[in-house]
Parts: sequence; C-alpha cells; structure tokens
Amino acid sequence: MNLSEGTTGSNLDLFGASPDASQEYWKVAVPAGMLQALTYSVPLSIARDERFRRGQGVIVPLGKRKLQGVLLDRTERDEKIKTKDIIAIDEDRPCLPEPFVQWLEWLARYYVWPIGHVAEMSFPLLDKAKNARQKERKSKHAPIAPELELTRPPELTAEQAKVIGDIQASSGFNAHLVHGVTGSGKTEIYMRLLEKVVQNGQQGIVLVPEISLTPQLIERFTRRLGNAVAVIHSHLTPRERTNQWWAMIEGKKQVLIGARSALFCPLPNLGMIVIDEEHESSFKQDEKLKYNARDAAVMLAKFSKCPVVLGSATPSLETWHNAKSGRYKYHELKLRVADRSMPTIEVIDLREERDVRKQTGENDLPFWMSQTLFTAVKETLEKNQQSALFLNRRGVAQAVVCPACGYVPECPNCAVKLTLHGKSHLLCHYCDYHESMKERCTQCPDGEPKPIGLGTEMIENDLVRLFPQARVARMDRDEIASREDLERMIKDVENREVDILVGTQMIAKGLDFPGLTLVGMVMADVAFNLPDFRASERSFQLLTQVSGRSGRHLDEGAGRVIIQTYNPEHPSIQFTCAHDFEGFAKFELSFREMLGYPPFWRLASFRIQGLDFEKVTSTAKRLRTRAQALQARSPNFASIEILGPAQAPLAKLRNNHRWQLLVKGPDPAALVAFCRHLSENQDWVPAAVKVVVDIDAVHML
DNA sequence: AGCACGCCGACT
DNA sequence: GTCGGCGTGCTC
Repeated sequence: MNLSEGTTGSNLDLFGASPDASQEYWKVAVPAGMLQALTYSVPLSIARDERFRRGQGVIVPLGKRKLQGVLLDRTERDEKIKTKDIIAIDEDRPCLPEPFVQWLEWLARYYVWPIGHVAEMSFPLLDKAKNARQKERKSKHAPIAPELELTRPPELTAEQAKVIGDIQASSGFNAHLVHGVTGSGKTEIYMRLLEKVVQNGQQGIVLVPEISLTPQLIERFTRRLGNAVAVIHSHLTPRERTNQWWAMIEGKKQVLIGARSALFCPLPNLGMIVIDEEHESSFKQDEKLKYNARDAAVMLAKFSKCPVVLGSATPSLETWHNAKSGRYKYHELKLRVADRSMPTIEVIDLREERDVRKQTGENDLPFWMSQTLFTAVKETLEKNQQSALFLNRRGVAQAVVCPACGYVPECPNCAVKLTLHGKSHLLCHYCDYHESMKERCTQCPDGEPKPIGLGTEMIENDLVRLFPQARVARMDRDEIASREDLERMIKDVENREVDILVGTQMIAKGLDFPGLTLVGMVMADVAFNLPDFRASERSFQLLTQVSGRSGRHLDEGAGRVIIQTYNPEHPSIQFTCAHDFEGFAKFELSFREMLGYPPFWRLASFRIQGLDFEKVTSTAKRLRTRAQALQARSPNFASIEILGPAQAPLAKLRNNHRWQLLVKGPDPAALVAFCRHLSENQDWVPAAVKVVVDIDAVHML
C-alpha cells in the first residue's frame, strides 16, 4: 500500500494498537455552517509540499463535495470522528499571511461565526481566479481607477503638518483619531501618510463607507497616488473585483480603497489602515458575519503591527471615548483650510410656521417649506449659486392614507408600511413586495387614498412649480441606479448644470461641490424618533455632516444652513448649531454612562426568528431562562444585564416573526464569552426557529 | 452553505 | 401512482 495515497479515513496500523506516528492531522477552516474548523488527515505527499503550512488554501472533501478551505493548526487525532484526507494544495489561492490568519480567528471567535465562512471572505468571488489572471480581459466599463494627470500636492497647513508628523513619529501598532471639521483637510493627511507607506515598500488600505465611495474620492486619490491605487466596491463585476484583488496581492498596486470588505484582501505587507468617516454606522455588517469594519480594522492593524488612522468630523462616541481615555492617540484639526469659515446654521420651528399660516389664512408655499427657506433658495438662485435640500430617508413618509378611515396599506409579509413610488406604485422596502395603488379605499366605502408626508419626488415637483426657471435634480436610491448615473449627476452639479439638488443621505456625505452655498434640512425630526439608543448621536452626525456641505469653497463669507424641525430644543440640533462636538459628546455620554450603554458598557443582541409565532415566542423566553441560568453559574457574568425578550421593532419581516433579547455588561470579554456560551449549544432550539447573536449590535431594527 | 432524505400536495 | 415543493439534519 502506498502511504502517500492516503486512503480515506483509515490509518495504517502497522504496530498493532498504536497509530502511525508520522500521520499528521490538521484543522482546516471549511466553509460549512460549523463554528469550529474540521480535522483532516494529511497524505505524506501533501505534508512534504513546501507550501503546506498555516494559512495555505487546500482542497478537502466534505460529504459529497470538494471544498476550498484554509489550513489552520496541526492537531491530535480525535478517535470519535473518522477523518478524511486533504485532497490537494489549492493552486488558485495564495497563502494567507500569519497576522491575517490570526485576525480571521479573532473575527470568528469574537463575532461567533463559522471560521470557514470567515476565511472564505478573504478570497475573490471568482473561483477561477487563475483564468481571471490569465485572460486579463478588458472591461467594457470605464476604468475603475482612471489614468489621470498627477496633481501637485497642496501646501500643508500647520495643523495638517503637525498631525502627519505626530502619526509618523510612532512605529508599530497605534490607533489614531484624526478629529477634524469638514473641510479641514483630512483626505490630504491620508494621502500624505499613504505616500510614505508606499515609499517604504508597504501597502495600505483606505476604508470608506460605501455611500461616499464616489468617483470624486477615487479621482482625488488617483491624481495623487497614480497607478498605485486599486478600488473595490459593490458596483464592480466579479471579474473586475478579482483583478483588483490580484493587483494588490501581487504587489502591482499599493493602496486599496474600498468599503468594509476591502479589509479582507490579505495583503502581504500591510503598512497602514485608514478609516474615513469612522463614525458611519454602515461599517457594521448586519448579515452573516456581523462585524464592525472599524473595530475589525483596529484589530487587523494590531495583529499586523501597523498604525490605523480613524478620521471623522463627528467621531463615534466609542472612538471618542477611546481617544479621551488614551487608548487612541488624539489629533485635532480645528480650522478649515484657507481660513474658510464654518457655515451659519439657522433653525426654523415648523410649529410656529404652521401657527402663523393658520392665522394668516393662506399661503402658497407647500407645507414643508418655511418662508425663510423659500427666501434663501430664491436668493441663492439669484446669486447664481447652488442649493441642496435634504430629506432624512426614503420611505419614511411616502405612505398612502385613506382620508376617510385612516387606513394605510402595509406589506403582507413585513408589517411595514408600503411606500408610494411614481404615480401609483406601492412598494415594500424590505421584501420588494409591490402592488398598484387602488383608487378607492379597500377598507371603507368612500375613501380615496392619498399620499401623505414627504418624498423627494414631491419636493422636486413643488420646487419646479415654485422656481420654474431653476434646474432641479433629484438624487436618491431610485434615481441613482448605477455608478454611471451617480457619476453623471455629480458632473452635472459640478458643471453648474443644476441649481437645486434634492436628495437623501446619499448626497449628504462625502460630496464636495464648490458652488453649493445653501443647505436645507427639510425635516430634521425623523432621525431622532427612532427606537434606538444611538438616535441622538446619529442625528447630530447627520446634521453636522449635512451642514458641512455648505460653502466649503467660499473664500469670503460663510455657507448657509437651514434646519427645519418640530423640535428645535433637541440637543442634537442645539449642539450642531453651536458647532460643538465636545459639548454634545459630554452631554450624550452622561446618559450612556447612567444607563449602562456603550461606550461604557458593551451590548449584544440575540435575534430569535421563525415562521411560527408561538414557537419563536417560547424560544425567546427560554433563551432568557438559559441566560439567567448561565449567569448564575459563573461570577464572571454577575454584572451582565439581560433585557427582554421583546418583539423587534420590525416584528415581522419576510413572514418571519422576530424577537430580540439584549444583553449588556461592563466587561467586553465577559460579555462575548457569555454570548458565545449561549450560542454554541443550540440543541434546545426547535428546528423551525433560528437564534443568532449580534455582538456590538448597531442597527436595532 | 449544499446536498440528501423524507414527508406532503398536485398533476399525467 | 410519481413529481417536486421545501423543512430538517449532517458534513471532519
């Protein structure tokens, strides 16, 4: 018998009871729904291969399939399981660097997710990676990182120079917070730092929120770093993605710009990670591996012994807290470049506005537009400058109501209101269920359903009527379907072919238009009334970010911002007006501390869901019982608080009933251990019910 | 995640 | 009768 052939499972047993000592067993991260890695036996021919080591991709049998896995550690034989042989070294995949493998293991443990699925995220979508490399087919789309003339770097301000110097003064792992108002030149700092990283023969990652991963940003980096730049974002085709991935792995490019998934590019020589707009909650993934790319980036930097730079005008309170406590180094940019001033912010009380209108009887302005906002738009138009009006988010208010009986159509699967698109199209934003709007109410004899509230379309229509001479453009998810659409729209605004821009968050972030001098927040209230302990923080961030769009390039005078609201006293608004981040942080942190919320305590949420309401409910309650029992068993867990279970804010989604159980506690390690214990053994959970944990949950819907 | 197995309702 | 829908369980 040939040893190197390695017969499936059975070991040669030449000396009676003792197994062959030369037979090796290795843990392999296999992409199947199991938390732990699986044990495989290693044929001698493979064990002798010089590529055979931790981090290397291998092909293994699982059931009837052959899967790509990643080698972890050598292990002892487990008599309880019949092992199979590793089939081969995976020729299509490079060996993952050791710090990166450690990081993958941390991710799997911390976020309680199958190690095989975590490891799988480190490779491009095309499993025919080799083909993609060989063919190098020219893409039909515009180049991802266009070839542009390099621009000369601008003079650094004294503040910028100091921050760069301070960051470069330290070596090894360090986390830095760069806290600078919009327009203070954070991007310039990133580019200078990355230039240095590239000069040192290393590679860097720039993480940005998907939403601000705009052509503008890519162009800026490309103009400075030239063909060192690779880009990964969701609008790339699998082949484009794969090509960008390999360009980084093979060292043809040095700086990778991308949304959170760019972290998973296993760079051989990582020298720095930059996270722009680090406060953005979209860095948290809500599905599958529920990681926060900001926190994960800090850990990757730690394992890779390199610096990580977090930048924001409105840092998350978690990061702020870390900076204040000295865990992160704090760098501040107080001034806008070229001495430009901060915009002036006016708050309009919509309640007063309504009362005035009631008294005066009539008013030809639409209900959402105050006299002040109207006049400001008019003046801006007359000065040949641009205005932008923001709505909080799509779907909040475009519901349809029957004025006779008050009935509002809902999605039959998701228990959310349907929203109106176009003239008569009703759509569910969660499951894409749609129906046409009926002329007569289905619930009462004589109602005629009408749209209520605010939509970008409605605002656009009103603006066209009020300012017939103005060129109005609308930017939201419906209008902007592709990257090309977005690029075209941005060009139009840049070229002054648009006078008034109407949009959602989509345009609130990252964009930088020189001619924009007036920003209106149509109704600020929506954001702070969500059932979420971070609602105030999000509102403050949004208002500040939106305000920052105004007058960024005015060398004289200041941009103007008008915030309309039913609640002008709200702290988010007050501190935004005063440009007072520290004041807001202090105010909000005192609440968080009092109530035991992050950043002082950590919080995790268990989601219990399934089709059968009774089963889901009883499972949720049983989970609480088990949590309490586990807590009673160990003094480690004494300080953990268990809240609920309660029905999730979205109590029914895609026909699934949803409950949640929240746990929080002051000791992060204890909390994660607690959650892992509770998730590990799910024998007690009925098959028709799913229980998943979300560590450091951010989106609580 | 797949893939098989097995249990029910719908068709030639 | 059997085709095929998907709920359930297992994979080193």
